[in-house]
Amino acid sequence: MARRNPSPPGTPPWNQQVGSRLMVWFGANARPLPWRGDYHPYRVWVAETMAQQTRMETLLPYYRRWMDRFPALEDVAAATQEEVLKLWEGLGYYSRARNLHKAARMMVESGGEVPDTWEGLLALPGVGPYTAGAVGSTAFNLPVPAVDGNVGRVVARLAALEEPPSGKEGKKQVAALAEGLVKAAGGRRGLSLGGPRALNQGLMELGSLICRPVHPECANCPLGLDCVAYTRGRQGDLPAAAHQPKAARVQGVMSLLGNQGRWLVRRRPAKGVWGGLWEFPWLVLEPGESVLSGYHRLLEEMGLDGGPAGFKPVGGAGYPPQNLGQVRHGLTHLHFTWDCLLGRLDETDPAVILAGEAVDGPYTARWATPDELARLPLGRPNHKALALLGQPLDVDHQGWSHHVSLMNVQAHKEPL
DNA sequence: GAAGCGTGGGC
DNA sequence: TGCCCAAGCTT
Repeated sequence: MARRNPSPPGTPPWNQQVGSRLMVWFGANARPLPWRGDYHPYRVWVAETMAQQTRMETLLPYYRRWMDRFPALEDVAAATQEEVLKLWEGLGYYSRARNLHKAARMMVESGGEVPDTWEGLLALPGVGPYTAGAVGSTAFNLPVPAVDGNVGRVVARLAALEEPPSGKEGKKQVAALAEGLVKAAGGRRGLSLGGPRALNQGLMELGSLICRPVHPECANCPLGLDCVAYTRGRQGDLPAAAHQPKAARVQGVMSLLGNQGRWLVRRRPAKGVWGGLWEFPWLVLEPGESVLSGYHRLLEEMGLDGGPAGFKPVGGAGYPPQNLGQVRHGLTHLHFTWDCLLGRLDETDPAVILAGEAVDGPYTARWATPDELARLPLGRPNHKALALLGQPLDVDHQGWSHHVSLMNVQAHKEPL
């Protein structure tokens, strides 16, 4: 009868046995991901960056589009940030795209290659300990650990760690165990089974397919008899969960402002939420402030309510905008609800660019025709707002495209 | 060290 | 609906 692994977790025999079983399992069960095969460093680096805090199924279409447009490092470096962000549109955590772009330019400046050392990788913007380990081991077979959420969970169960792997102490214990495993896989015996590349990906693949956060499939796990949590029947309550604060509620007003067939959009600052993306102007309501008051405060803040730019609402400041309805959008720590108002502005040539300090060019706001709007990178809430207009919006390989003029659409809700 | 940073799927 | 959380990094 099979028995539990007699060697304690972390010891050399345990590292050898667990590593071997893991790599054999990975060889037979690895999903055919696009960068598996040649494991080209550029492709692995892009994939690992997209994979940060993101499910594999979510990123796959983005990855294919990216490689279609940017087959090599030089193609990314030569692109504008706006085009990079457009390809990233909808994937979230946009600093990843900004850093990818920046790092591509750095690499092209310094020889045109992805660094093949852990230190060299770690020096790139957007590359932290996990990504340096993942690219180092996956692309170059370096014996370095790559601890992500999957690995933390798998190792915490294997060794029945009581500390949450996200905490300080747990992180240390997980890192030590992961390092022992990958170093053993870097030896002669491990390399014959795939080495660090197979070991690290195997840990993650196992966490993703078998050792899932809830309902782990322990009966089919190649490490069942190595797993202390399983042999103690504790796979359901390990690893310990870390507490998450509740998302705060934010109430805002968003303005869809039209003028002579164009929409007013502004570019967000280079850093922070939706950094570098474009958006319909909005603000957060003050406590007790009405939607309509917030709308006029927004116009005033942008100098539109008869202000310096010369724009004012059609019919005057008292003319009611039309209520399109609400857009709700949750972030991890914030939950937005916007009332979306459709307004018309008049009396000035829409070619005028609104004043403001430049972030990445000579503007902070501009007018965009529907075609131009479709080429600008926008965050999710803006697409939800556009959907309120009742447009048939299709997604093609470039993102959103608009088949009819948005400006011709009549709002169908009641005026405020 | 903690908070900020997106989005979508599952339950 | 609301809540959890996913191949993390930066400040």
